[in-house]
Amino acid sequence: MELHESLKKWFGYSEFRPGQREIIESLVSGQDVLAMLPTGTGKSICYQLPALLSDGLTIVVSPLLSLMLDQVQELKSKGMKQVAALNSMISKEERQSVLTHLSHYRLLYVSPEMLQSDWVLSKLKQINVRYFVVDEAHCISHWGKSFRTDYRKLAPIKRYLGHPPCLAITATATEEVRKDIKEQLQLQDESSYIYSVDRKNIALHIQETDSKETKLEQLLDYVNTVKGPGIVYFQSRKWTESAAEYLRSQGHTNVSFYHGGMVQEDRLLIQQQFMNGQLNLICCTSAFGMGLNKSDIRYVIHFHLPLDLESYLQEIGRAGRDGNQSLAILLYNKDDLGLATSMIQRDVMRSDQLVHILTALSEGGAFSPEKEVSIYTSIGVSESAFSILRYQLEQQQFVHRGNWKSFDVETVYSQMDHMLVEYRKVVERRLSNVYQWVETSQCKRERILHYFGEPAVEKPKLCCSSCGISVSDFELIQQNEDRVLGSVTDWQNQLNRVFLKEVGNGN
DNA sequence: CGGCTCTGTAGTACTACAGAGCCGGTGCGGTACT
Repeated sequence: MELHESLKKWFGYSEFRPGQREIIESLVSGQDVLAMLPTGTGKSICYQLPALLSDGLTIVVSPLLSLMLDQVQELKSKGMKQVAALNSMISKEERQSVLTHLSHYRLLYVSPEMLQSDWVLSKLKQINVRYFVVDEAHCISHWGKSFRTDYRKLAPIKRYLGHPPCLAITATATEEVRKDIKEQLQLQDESSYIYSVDRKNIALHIQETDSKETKLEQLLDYVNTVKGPGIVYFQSRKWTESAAEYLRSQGHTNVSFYHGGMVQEDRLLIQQQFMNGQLNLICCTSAFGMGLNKSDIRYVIHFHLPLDLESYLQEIGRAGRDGNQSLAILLYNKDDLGLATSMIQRDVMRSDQLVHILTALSEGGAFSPEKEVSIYTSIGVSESAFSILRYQLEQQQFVHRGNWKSFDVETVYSQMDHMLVEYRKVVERRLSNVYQWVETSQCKRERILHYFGEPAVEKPKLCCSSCGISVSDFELIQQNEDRVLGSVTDWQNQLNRVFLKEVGNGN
């Protein structure tokens, strides 16, 4: 069978993992596909293989520059040369070269923003676009609705490129998000392959603490007793730095921090060191982890309350991809809700701010990006909050690129205010779901699966704090696994250090 | 919510401290061209 042979030839696997074959076959037959596969089950093969077997170009919309870089490097290392990424990391000359030789490529990774360029689109229009893929498709719904609205402008592009078969693929999407993805991409008669988000080898532990200090002590305690590698998520950049410093002062030398405020080189370095085992623990914000291809992460700790359950599941899903027992710990303190609430509220502007901005824009004319920025920053509106509004105004044809039509403030105000009220309700509901989940005495696994529209499942032995697990159970299992796997793990770690390469198969 | 910075004022006449107010997270591209 051709697919099998190609799988072996290009990726070195003799068997498909669950879901891969079905997804590939549907896509190759020309259907649109919506796929949800758990993290670490080889999602990228689902489009890389069809792309390599096709006679045209596959466009892959990818959320991060580093992710594109990784994937291109990985494919090139496997001998696939017809692969490129088109983004701001490459020079203007390189970009030009890629665009003038598009027909030489099988796979082109792009950001949604890059697809807004007329130049890029006109070049893509001239060639045969075989498949249109949106990787990490939940971004359409999450980031697309706030600070990256270009994620919600993909359907017209797909149409412009002649409606190539479309694959939207993600690891975590509720029914509501999946519906949104379908609408946004205007998928037609699509095949859906939805697999459970349940990860049985990750035990869910939630622990309430009474203060910031005890939380920090608790964190140290876990880091001391549970064997890593591990990730600790925080809600602020400052916290990642001070916690890393604290842990280092307590004798954990191979700890570092990671957040979006760091320069790209440092971010790549830290990630690389974590991959290679030179770092054992990363204190980070939500900037860390997407596309992280490391199979032996043993625990993920949340030091602050996550803002929604999808993000939470994404983040804990980075643990245990090797199938070994892993642990997700959420340290929670009543004060955290205040921080979380304020963070989501800052994404939504107040009515007086809305009036101010609409008034400033209502005369119409050409506004430079700098001018727009100065309008909203002068009254303390975040970029994210502004982009939500701008997107709506764009949808209603009040603005195209930087050119604004004049409009009546009062009329537009009532529409936009209504829209913002609805948006606020949505984000508040998402946070309230997190809170209810944290507080419930019911099985955490069952409840989070319910949130994702999945029925109750057979519980693993180490299920969750409601079902009665303790971290000492986890330690015991770790020790037993070490006894069995000890020599293998050491040997793998040695190899990793020598080849600076992760052993294992991620996505 | 909590932590930081800014501002104002008392008294030490330039430092000290209180209270108000603000901010916290996720990322692309950037720019003209073709």
